[in-house]
Amino acid sequence: MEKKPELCRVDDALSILVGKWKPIILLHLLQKGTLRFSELKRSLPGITQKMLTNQLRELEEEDIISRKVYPQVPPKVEYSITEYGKTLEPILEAMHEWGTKHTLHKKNKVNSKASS
Amino acid sequence: MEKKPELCRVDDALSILVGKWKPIILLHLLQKGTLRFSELKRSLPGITQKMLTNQLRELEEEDIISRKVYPQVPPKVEYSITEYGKTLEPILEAMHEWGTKHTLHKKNKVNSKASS
DNA sequence: CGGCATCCTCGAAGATACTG
DNA sequence: CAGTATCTTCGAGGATGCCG
Repeated sequence: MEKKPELCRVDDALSILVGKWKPIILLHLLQKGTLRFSELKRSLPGITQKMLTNQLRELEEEDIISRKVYPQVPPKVEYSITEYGKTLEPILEAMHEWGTKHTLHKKNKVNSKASS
Repeated sequence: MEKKPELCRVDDALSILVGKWKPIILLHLLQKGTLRFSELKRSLPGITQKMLTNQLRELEEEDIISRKVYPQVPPKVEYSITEYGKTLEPILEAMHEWGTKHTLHKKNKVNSKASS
């Protein structure tokens, strides 16, 4: 089940953006630049430590974010977007914009049906 | 960029693009304009009828594609991108481009590791 | 030809508890 | 504080068969 290479590169981008929490993690990091694990967790109501760790590890694996450990007690770990990770910003931006319009689009559809 | 994460609509766009076959279906329809069910199926090696039907229905539900049934025997159904659906093209293209670069990025990473 | 109805698999996501 | 280590749930995706 292999698809035309020219066509399916989209899936690579998606595979990186598609974790339940990845987009919002990236948006937070893009906004703030650098965040500690606990700050990130506080910013994401409902996420578990395990999920946050997972998603961060996967993003780190792809060089989207970098992880800096301060060898001290109590532990301190900071996460930040890499230069490479910033290249994803246009996509996130485009999706955000589209998502916003889509919300309106759906609303209009409902309204036009209701008024018929 | 001073967006409130709570208002972030990125997930809406993702929820539409994230089906295992949706992006490639959309790319095919963007290229060809209109395709029959069987043509689409032939273009997607490995997809099952059920999945193709599912993905098409979901895209139709969001007004991304339109479905035209010709009442004849044997049945004929054509799918095409809606004008609205075309607004997704920039995102798909951005992802495709990024995905291509990302493949190179990963390759470089491997090479630099191998040469150390 | 273009579906729909079933059943099943398998991995992502979640809950919970423990630790350096 | 910032993680591992397990166990469980849940649903997307897949295989197969029947139908107008």
